[in-house]
Amino acid sequence: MKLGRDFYDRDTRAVARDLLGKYLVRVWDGVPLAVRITETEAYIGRMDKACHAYNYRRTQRTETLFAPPGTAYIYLIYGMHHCLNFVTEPEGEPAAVLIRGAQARSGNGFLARNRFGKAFDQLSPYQKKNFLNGPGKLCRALALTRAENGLSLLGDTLFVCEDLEKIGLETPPEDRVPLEIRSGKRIGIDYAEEAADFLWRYYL
DNA sequence: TTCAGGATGTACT
DNA sequence: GTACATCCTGAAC
Repeated sequence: MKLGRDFYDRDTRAVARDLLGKYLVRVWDGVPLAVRITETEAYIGRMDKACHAYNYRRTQRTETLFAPPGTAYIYLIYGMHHCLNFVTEPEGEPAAVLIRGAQARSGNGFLARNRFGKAFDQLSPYQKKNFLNGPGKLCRALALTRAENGLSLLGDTLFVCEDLEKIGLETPPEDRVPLEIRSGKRIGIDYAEEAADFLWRYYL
């Protein structure tokens, strides 16, 4: 059950919350890489100084934020890392959910290769613990760059689904327990004045 | 486990 | 020219 346009065409904070526990699937080199989303943040241009498209600011970079809901917005940050977002709300409303963290569920070998250049079994405990707990790390592991900016999440190469059966896998029992959703201030946006205090970060 | 410092390129003023 | 929705390393504890 791939999430459709309607899922993304809602209030951004609701989408951010509802993405927790769901599976992000990236078909890379013919192989499905699947991760369970554990941390998200909402960004809403019409009212949020932390959003790249605050006050409907429209530039070459923010153009993707004005795309239809269910579009991937990927940008380069700090000169060397990429961040993956899902565009939300009706087309023309610049808003998105940043995917900040996840847990590996399938394709561990490829994820580890992309991220550290070695096999998953060769990773140190420290590397495993900090495998996908950051937006840049996630993009690195999933091989997502600006080349994928603007990609539709309704297609077959990058999408979100509720269970792993969709890609021929079993959903682990530990993923079936009720979600404990928390919220807090968003990370790394101290410059955003009053918006820095919005509790728009959601995590398990 | 925590912390400081550096890497790196682009978007925007 | 400045800031940035980050990550890694190495040193200190």
